[in-house]
Amino acid sequence: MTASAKHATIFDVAREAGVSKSTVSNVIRGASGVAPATRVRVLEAIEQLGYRPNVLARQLVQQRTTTLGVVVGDLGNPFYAEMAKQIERAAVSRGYRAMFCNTQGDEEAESLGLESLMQYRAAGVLFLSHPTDLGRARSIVEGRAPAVFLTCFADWGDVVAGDDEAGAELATQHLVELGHRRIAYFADPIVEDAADRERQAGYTRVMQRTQLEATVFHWDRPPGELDRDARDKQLDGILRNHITAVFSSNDYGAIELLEGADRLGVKVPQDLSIVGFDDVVMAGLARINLTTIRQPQTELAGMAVEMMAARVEGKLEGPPQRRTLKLDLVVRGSTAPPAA
Amino acid sequence: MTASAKHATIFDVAREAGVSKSTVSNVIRGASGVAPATRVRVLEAIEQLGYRPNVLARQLVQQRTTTLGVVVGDLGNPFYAEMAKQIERAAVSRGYRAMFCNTQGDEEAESLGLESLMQYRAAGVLFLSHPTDLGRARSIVEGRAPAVFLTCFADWGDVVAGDDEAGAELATQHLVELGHRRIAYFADPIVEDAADRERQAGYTRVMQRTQLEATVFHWDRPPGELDRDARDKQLDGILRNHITAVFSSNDYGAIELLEGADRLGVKVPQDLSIVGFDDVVMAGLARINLTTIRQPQTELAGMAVEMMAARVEGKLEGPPQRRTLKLDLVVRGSTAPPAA
DNA sequence: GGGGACGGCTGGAACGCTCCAAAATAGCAT
DNA sequence: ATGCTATTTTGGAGCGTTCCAGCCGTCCCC
Repeated sequence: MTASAKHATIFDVAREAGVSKSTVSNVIRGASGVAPATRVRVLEAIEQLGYRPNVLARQLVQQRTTTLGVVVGDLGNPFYAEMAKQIERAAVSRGYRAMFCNTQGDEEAESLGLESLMQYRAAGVLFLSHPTDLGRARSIVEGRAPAVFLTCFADWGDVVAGDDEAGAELATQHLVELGHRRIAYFADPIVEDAADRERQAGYTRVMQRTQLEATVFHWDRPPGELDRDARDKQLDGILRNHITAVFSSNDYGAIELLEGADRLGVKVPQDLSIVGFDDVVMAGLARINLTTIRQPQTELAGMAVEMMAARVEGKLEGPPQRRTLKLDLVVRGSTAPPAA
Repeated sequence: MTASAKHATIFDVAREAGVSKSTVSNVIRGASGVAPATRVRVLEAIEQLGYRPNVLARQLVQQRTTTLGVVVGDLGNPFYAEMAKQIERAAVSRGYRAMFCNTQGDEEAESLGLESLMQYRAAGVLFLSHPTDLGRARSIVEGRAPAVFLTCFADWGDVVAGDDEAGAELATQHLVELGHRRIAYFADPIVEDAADRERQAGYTRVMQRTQLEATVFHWDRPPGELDRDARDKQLDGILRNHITAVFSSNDYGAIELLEGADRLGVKVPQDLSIVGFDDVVMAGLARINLTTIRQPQTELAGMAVEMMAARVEGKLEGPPQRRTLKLDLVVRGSTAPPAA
């Protein structure tokens, strides 16, 4: 037996039902003006032959696809995984299909993936992570398919994101209200793009407003790897700086800090308060219990797909739009007033 | 400006380069028998026009696609997310593209997704989670595309999986060697399929071999939701049963047990040892530190895609094959000898 | 100088569908 | 019956490719 039997075509159905291919087409497209009796006959033939319309042929002649390209840096990262899932669900419920490209932060993989999406004539491209090579991405996509940036930013496409700056203000304000004065911002390299800038801006603004000294740490490690020694050394530096609270640009950085603190015997939150960003599932585990800023992933994904669909279907035209969602603070156990 | 400009076709390139469409086709397909000078001219025209071959048209005429359908229960679950990522990478590196269908354990979504994959003429279907409705899945896929079951099982397609039974034996043996006698098996409903059966079988075998009494708990909760009270009650029952060690069918169940234990004031591993299965990222966090059985995700995914490719390309024929990978025990901090 | 052989290039026929214009049929009042 | 309209049905062109058979020149050898 051959692995894949020959598929029945519209002609096979037509012959079986004793009508022309056009009538079959009319039936499967749900076009009006097909006599009820004929429709039934065609439907029976379809059932009988196990016929399934060939999407490729249809899309070829219609000159448009329902494929949504999704570019993501790391599908294995639970935050993006959840996002991807929500995107897939939203896409399917709108009659689209998602096609994911995992780039692993590699420029080559990114270009190849985008190139491939264009060859598939993707109806649009949704960036779930900031493109590694924005310019190249632009040259490949722009003019061919609308782009939507979700949780990241570029000026040549629509943007859907949480209000990172306001969220960061919330986080910093929370620490200030607890009585902390020496508060550091910790930039985790996983998020090195616009989101980080905005979060840092929110932090800085609150620090200025409250006349506190801003301290920013950048964590230089190759993406994907984590260097315990380097981190512990940095954490050590933070503590020697009399820092009593850290706001990390994302939950992963925060959790790594937490682990480092455990190792150094630093008590969280007694000796050090930590706030993350994103509210990944892990952050909610009782043993992690991280105070953080929640990203409404379902809403974000839904909105991004909605915008994409609107662009594709021509319901939304004109210059790039920006849509921002409010973020909330989730207070858990990693923050407390500083030790006296 | 329109969102997507008209794409150049092979004819546009032909005109620009002053050759026939066939020659252009020969160039892009890398066919032999094109004069070097001509090839250069065509390549220039392609560059000039920003031409990109239309995959849809190509696949239509070639009567085969390079699309690999992947059916997954919950893309948001980090274990599956990691698996999905590895599959995507393996697929791309072999010249295929993955198309994911998230079913959320819903029969309707599953059928629709498979139906859609067939309409896209997917070259093959890879099941990453056990189909909710195996029979229906079979009737949709079989005969149309080869199926590979990854980390799950069915008799009408190839299977690639870890050696669950041996892994479970390893886990149980580990507990026995630590001196535990009252060891329970805990079936988390996320995995309710063949994998669970094999893991349970491995557990049972070791218990019989060592002449210990097997105790199996089934956790009845609606998929996706978790009912703290019910779990805590069950955990309470476990403890009242003088159980000193639990082997959970997967890490998520194990972590939830861990949290329940924390809440009930039960010390892990002093009062209760816990072993999981899968070695998800979370399990390795210092604060979770779960002893578990590692699944070699990269190898599993690579092997599954390899088998799929072999089937699609006709290099592998005949009855379904089964390929099994060895699993390793990862000893962390959630297991210890029982209290005296 | 005639006849292959061969490299390089080309036109045409698919592939399976949509959609339009036109044909066929049915319905109905005169 | 007859004409006229409304409803159904149909053939054909086209979507952008691939791939095959064949065409055209050149070159070489006898």
